Amino acid sequence: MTTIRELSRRLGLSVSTVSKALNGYKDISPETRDRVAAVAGEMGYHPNALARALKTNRTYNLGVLFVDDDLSGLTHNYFAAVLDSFKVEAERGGYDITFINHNIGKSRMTYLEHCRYRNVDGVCLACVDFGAEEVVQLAMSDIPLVIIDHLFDDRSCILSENRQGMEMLVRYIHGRGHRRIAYLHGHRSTVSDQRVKGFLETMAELGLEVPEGYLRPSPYHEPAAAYQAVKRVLELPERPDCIIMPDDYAALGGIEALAEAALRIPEDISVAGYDGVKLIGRLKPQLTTVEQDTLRIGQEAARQLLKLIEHPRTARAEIVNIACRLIPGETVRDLKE
Amino acid sequence: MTTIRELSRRLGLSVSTVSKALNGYKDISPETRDRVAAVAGEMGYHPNALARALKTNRTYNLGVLFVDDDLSGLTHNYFAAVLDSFKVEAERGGYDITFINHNIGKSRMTYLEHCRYRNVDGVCLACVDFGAEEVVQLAMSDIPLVIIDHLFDDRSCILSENRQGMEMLVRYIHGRGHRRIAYLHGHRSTVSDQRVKGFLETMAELGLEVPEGYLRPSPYHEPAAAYQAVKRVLELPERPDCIIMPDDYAALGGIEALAEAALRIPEDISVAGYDGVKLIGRLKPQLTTVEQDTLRIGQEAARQLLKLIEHPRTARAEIVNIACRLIPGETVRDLKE
DNA sequence: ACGGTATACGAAAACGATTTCGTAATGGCT
DNA sequence: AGCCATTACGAAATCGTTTTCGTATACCGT
Repeated sequence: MTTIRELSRRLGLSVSTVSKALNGYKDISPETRDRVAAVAGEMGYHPNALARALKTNRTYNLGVLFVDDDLSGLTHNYFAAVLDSFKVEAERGGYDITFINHNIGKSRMTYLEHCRYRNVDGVCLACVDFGAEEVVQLAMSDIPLVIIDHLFDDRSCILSENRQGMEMLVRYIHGRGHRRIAYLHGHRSTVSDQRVKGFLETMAELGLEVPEGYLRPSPYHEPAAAYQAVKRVLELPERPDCIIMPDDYAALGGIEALAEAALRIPEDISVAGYDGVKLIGRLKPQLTTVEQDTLRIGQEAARQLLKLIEHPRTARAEIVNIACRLIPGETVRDLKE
Repeated sequence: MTTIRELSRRLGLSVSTVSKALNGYKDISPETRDRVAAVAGEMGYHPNALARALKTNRTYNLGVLFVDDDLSGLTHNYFAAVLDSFKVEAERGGYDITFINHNIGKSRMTYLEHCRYRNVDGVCLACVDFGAEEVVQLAMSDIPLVIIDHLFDDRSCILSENRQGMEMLVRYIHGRGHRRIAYLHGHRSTVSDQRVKGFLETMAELGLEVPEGYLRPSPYHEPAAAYQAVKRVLELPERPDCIIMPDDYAALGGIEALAEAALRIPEDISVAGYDGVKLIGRLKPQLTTVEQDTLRIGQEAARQLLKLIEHPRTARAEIVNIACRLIPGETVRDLKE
């Protein structure tokens, strides 16, 4: 590693002068500035991030925290897509990203402690459980922060329009002639609350009833649970003619249960998912679902966060809503034909 | 942030003594050691990672580099699963992970420069294109390194047994009575080479011919390409009775082409994938495929890397083979029935 | 009583940068 | 000629640690 000292020696200048030349201070003559730049490039000099960060309190590192359980966050399609987009935008701004955890190897620490320990410039909280004390502690700290899919006082939040998405979906299903619509909502969270709200309100607006047992919980991303839940729903006195699954992935389990009951989709019963997972969109029959704009969610999260970091005086917390899109698919039958 | 200096003041000890007490030096009396530990805990003190790293040259940070193209690495199922496992094991050892890139925001740098800039303790190269000069430069550097799915001189490598996996698959297909087997192999890489080798050798051992056009490239993870490739294969004078797709995901495109040709799976034609993507395993009919042990691959990669980092004298580069597993599924018909 | 060891601690120099402040040289103005 | 700005640079402190080396104290044996 070539250090700034070697560079200064080679140039016959002091360390301070070289540093200032590199950082665009204006009390350096244009000639030396150029000379420094030239030799620096030639020697492949890059300032040591650690030393610089120690002095400036800027690491150009962002912390990312997601899914509280250790149940494979990266293999979760929605989160992976959001993270990927977030990463691209962060890197564009010169930031690297690091995962926040409570390191088990050395001394265990809270999320907040980990952030301080690593001196991250900002944090992105995605898909995390705000029931956890540690998460709230972090969210209330003085670290620049952006939150995805959850509202928190005085914090920038990126919200996928879950209420509207669900409304769109229900109206679409209703428009195709369905009246008995069941909804397996995921475990409690801001996201679920919004979707359930959208479901109930829209059903009411449309003058549709939601019979006992038509609204039932079934955790996200768990096909096995959806499988069981669908079994239960099928035992109801009056079978729904359409079931909305917690998400696309869980839908696979639900669909399995329907197949076992010898119900054809969509001839005998209709089905819808949520998320718009690319892979599942390729299946036959193509799943009716609501696609979340993961690209914009991640991108907007990064932009908001960088804004907070780089303009701490002027930037204010902001709430950004990201629209979603209905994908009609083929699993909701048109009953009016 | 409470620093070691505040801690020392509070204790009435010198900074050096506190540091030594915390780091287990043995020229500190047991009583002060305990006292320091107590107050440190009480004040929530954690040493600043930057300052420590600057002095010790150990950041407890690992670099991860993957997929050279910016085509969404995290949304690639196989890689995401491997990374997830790598991350868990690394964190267990007290390491955080950071993605390596060539930052576009600030000055563009090579992968190697980025690693030096961030002072990572080690690097994991996963699923990268060794045709790229920068990657080779990094692989030849003096940084502790582990490589997944590629062989490189004097480097620790974790290899999924692609040759054997393909052999298993071909033998299974052959065992079910198939003779005309086509293989759409992914773009050139160590992985492809091994699989193609396994395919050709096994076909030869079984005394099976590989007619013109039966072995054809179609990039990984691209259903659209597989769709086209299958169309081509179907135009051949003699249609294969089984097609092995580049991977599970690409298989979806291939299957679509077969559906369009009104070919039923597996009644009219058989199909196999590769990878064992969880999500796809839930489809009907269940795809016949070879599951790669992503858990062990990531875990072993982390272990090897930590070994190299923590025992630089004694540890040697090692090659670890990870077995894979055939998943029979339902898409390869038994012709002997 | 005296030299020699342990024992337990502290002073100070790093690590590699940034940044404040001081200052030599230059030039312009009266 | 003398004064004042301005320009261009350097010395040194600093960020928060670790680590080497010194040293005061106590203890021990003779």
